[in-house]
Amino acid sequence: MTPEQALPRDFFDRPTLEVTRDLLGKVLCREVDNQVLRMRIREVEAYDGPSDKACHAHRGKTARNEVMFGPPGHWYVYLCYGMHWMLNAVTGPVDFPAAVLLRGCVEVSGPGRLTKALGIGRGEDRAIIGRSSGLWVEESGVVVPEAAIERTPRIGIGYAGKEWVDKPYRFVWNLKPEDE
DNA sequence: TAAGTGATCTCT
DNA sequence: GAGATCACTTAA
Repeated sequence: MTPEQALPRDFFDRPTLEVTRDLLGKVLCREVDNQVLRMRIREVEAYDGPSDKACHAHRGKTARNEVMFGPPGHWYVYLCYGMHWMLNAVTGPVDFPAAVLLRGCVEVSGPGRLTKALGIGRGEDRAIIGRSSGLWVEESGVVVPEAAIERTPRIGIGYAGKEWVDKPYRFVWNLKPEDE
């Protein structure tokens, strides 16, 4: 047996940028009908707190983003553009709204396609990140070297102020061809 | 490059 | 209740 182990809540109970960076190379796991799908996380974005104008929570708590204000280690899933589900992992302490958007994996790129491939939707919103919800993250044993991590501004948030649009909160794991 | 799509938020 | 907006994808 490989050391497959679901990441504990403590993993998400840290500064958002640390969690974001550390999620690269981890394994996103989805269990449906006794089948477990595993995909290596390749692209993530941080949405860090009420002052981050790109974060849904920067205008305060609403019915939709409420889960981000709760404890870490939960999923925040919402529908965007009427057809795409976005998958986020809630980080940080209670009352500090922050999350990491999972934008892509080695096997699937694009946040909307990722959730479609894994059959994620409304049912996973607010669920616990763990085997009990059928959607969790595992340690992979792979260490992503700093040199392989590219940091860029986030995608699709042009409405946020310039200060936030420019923040390099997007992390991409640049795979070598032999890793594919 | 533009349209599709519908929940959600911010006004009336 | 109405209108604008949106952390995207796909087909041209």
